[in-house]
Amino acid sequence: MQVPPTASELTILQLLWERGPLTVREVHDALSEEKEVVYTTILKTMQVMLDRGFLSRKAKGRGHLYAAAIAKADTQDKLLDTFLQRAFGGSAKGLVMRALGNYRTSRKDIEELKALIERLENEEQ
Amino acid sequence: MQVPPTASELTILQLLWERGPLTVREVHDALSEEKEVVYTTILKTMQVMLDRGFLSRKAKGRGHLYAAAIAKADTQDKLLDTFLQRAFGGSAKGLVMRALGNYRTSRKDIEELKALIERLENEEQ
DNA sequence: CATTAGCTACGAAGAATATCGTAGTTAACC
DNA sequence: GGTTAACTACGATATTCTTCGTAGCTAATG
Repeated sequence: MQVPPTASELTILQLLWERGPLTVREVHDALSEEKEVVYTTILKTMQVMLDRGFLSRKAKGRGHLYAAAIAKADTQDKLLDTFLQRAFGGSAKGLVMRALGNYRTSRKDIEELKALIERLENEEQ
Repeated sequence: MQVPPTASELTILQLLWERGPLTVREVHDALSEEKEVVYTTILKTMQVMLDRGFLSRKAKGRGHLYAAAIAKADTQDKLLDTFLQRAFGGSAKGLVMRALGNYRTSRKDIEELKALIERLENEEQ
């Protein structure tokens, strides 16, 4: 993943990470609900992604079944790193504070957060 | 800020947000320390940014003094929103957990975080 | 007052993305 | 077995961003 996936590649990856291997047709249909896209646009993008090593595929019927070939966590880490630098000048705290401040956080999520912070406090010397 | 600043525009904005109004020359010199860039590249970018409303300027000597015309917080919010959608499928919690897990967090930052979480807990009904 | 240094304006080449259209292949269907 | 439907491969256009080069103006210099 020398160069990370682009925006449109990510929308496809998100789908594959969530639903598992899919055909081009299935990806197209799913993404078309949000925004109209021509079938071959998706096809082409997925072919490029295959070439870049972001996807893998195996024959299925007349076509192929595509799967994500890069891990969600790794990809997100890489993207986060770039974004953090670009938009927050590298301040992870800045980003976290803003994210928490701007989005509704459920009680359950808050509990998880507290647990994580607890762990961080203990790890630290 | 209908369309948010691009990556290279952001490096300029970061600088202006941090150091206040600067001339093209000053921006060029500062950014050149990181990576060699031709003067007119910076100039052109800043002219485009002026046109897009990201910067303002006033005469200064023979040239101009440029200032950020969009607020840092607003810009970051907008970028965060897009990024969150794009890379984390909209899960603020996912992003926060990962950011905290991946970057060194100082004791002081942890305290601030705990305070914020405290506040969130109380606000919530 | 001619030369030079510092700026600006602006067009344009380059590179990366995104999006389509066409052509060709194969399997299913009358 | 000819026609249609579902795919793939691939070239090509469009769009954005990025980065430079050239030309022209003005003030400072010697």
